[in-house]
Amino acid sequence: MPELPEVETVVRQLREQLVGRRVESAKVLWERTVARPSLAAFRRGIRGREISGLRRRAKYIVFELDGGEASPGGRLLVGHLRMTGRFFVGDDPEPRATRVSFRLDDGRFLAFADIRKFGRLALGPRLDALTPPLGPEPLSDDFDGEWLATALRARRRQLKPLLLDQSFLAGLGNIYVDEALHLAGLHPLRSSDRVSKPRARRLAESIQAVLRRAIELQGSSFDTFYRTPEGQPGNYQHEFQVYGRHGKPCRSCGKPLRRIVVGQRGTHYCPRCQRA
DNA sequence: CAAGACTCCTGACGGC
DNA sequence: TGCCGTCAGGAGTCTT
Repeated sequence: MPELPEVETVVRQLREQLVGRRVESAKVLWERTVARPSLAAFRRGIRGREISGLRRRAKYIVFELDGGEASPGGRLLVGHLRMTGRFFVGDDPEPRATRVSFRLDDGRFLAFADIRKFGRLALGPRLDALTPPLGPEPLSDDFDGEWLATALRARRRQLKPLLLDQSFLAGLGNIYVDEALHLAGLHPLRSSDRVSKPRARRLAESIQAVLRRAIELQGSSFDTFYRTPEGQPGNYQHEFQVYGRHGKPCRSCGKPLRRIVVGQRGTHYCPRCQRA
């Protein structure tokens, strides 16, 4: 579920709640949620650490940890929500579907809940050892139309799966890829090496515009799933142009939107605005 | 290298 | 009401 804007929203809200707090202990209720290191090392490594900062990298939530009893060196706790992961901060140690619960020094709890159990937590000293290789951040200076034009040409892949590939560009998911391709007027099956330079620039701008607006609106919520840690739904779903709107008229040209399957993912586009 | 199938999981929803 | 198939915002692994 959560893509870059949702994860960014979660990080901003958790930061308010957690920076300066100390983790007293961790209780693991579903072992596979802890990707690494071993369970024992995870519990030991997290005990007594102070959360000194939170940040986002791609769709990962990065907790920066200081101090600790055993080893004084800084550490990182990295979380990925995958489809249904959520963090809760509060008095309830185990909200519904809690997989890992951390006791904090103020008596409250940080709970990682995840209905479908795809989400993961990992602990270690370096971010690049805790995540697979990641492409640039679309909202950073490392990403612009020039970079994208060159990168697209260096591959020969369908645009949709390529933009979902986190090692190519980090943070986009199924919703925002569809929305960005529509805004850029590009068909999801277009081969990446057949995108003109001006069109690549437009795609870069579209990706950034969609992500910035979605962050402003605290992401997208269209079922009981995604909520911010404060329990509020996002609001970007009201601005979807194509996602989930197949059969309905395109807001730009009026033609009925289509849904196809690309790389096992539902893909929404306008057959007139996005030509093959 | 690219693309598709299959897997990990649970729950909601539509059809009968 | 109950059962069954289908689908879901992610991503890793394996095969073709």
